[in-house]
Amino acid sequence: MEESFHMLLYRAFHAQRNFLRPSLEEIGLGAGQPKLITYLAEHGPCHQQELANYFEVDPATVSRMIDSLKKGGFITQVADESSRRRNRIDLTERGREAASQWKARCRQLEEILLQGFDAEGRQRFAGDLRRVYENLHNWKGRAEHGGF
Amino acid sequence: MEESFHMLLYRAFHAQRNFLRPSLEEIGLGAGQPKLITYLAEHGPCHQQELANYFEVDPATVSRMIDSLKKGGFITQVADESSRRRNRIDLTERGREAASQWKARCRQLEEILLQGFDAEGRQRFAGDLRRVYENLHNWKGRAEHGGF
DNA sequence: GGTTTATTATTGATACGGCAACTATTGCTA
DNA sequence: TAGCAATAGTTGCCGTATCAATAATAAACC
Repeated sequence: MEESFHMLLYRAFHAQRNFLRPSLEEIGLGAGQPKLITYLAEHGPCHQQELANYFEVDPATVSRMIDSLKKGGFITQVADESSRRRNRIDLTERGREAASQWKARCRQLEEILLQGFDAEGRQRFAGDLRRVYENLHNWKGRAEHGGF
Repeated sequence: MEESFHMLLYRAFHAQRNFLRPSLEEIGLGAGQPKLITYLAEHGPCHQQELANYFEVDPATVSRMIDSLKKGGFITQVADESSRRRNRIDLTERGREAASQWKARCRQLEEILLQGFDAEGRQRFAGDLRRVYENLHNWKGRAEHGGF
């Protein structure tokens, strides 16, 4: 009765997203953007392709998010020195600030999210989530001709 | 370094979604639709409001998904006898079949997803996911004036 | 009974995300 | 070096999701 892991994951993720939604508007970010500026804040400047690969989203999606972030003054996008077809994406001061604000929200989220977990439980749960991701990710390479 | 639970959940969920994507087209469903027909298959006919509440999505979204599912011949939508403003949503034969196909895909997904988990580990992981959902869900009621 | 309030669903505006097609640049090879 | 393949990014089109406003019906209240 709707106890599939697919559904459990969906519900957990969806609750999280709904929970964070108000913070988005508060900071002035769109739905998919926080992960980009978080990545930039932690890994430094990079190209759009790197973002698309890392988050496994379409390059077109990255392109539009970059557009929007640029309009909002969170990032800069300049042609790379080494290759004119590449764009170097970097945070502005405002972007750095937004990333830090977002990080704070995520920490607050986590406090609520993990109520009732002891330290060991958190560790284990994190490991489980990583394993699930890796199981699917590794399979992906193996699966020729699309899926099953 | 990007080890936040928010990100872990995102990655797991996103990998799952990418994994299932090819099955969607195969069955002829849109991205948000499987959960609706799964619900209908397991709980029987219902009103749109019930779906919106259960999945915590906007009634407008349900309205449009219903539209699309109806066009695809997966469901029927008739005015309820007891109240003319309510619609009674029910599966067609084709819808039942699609729900069953989707369920099979989800089982296959689970086999891959849970590689390396023993029976106890699965149980525990499922419990963790449920707890996370409930933690967020229960908070929601408490939080007046939108979040933080 | 007639006015107000709440419920249920739809529509319009806007934004996100994927796929496919396209442009521009770079790298490779003959 | 000319021509072809690969890479990086953008744009068009479509489906999905939210919020706000609206329409239609039902329930509550005086």
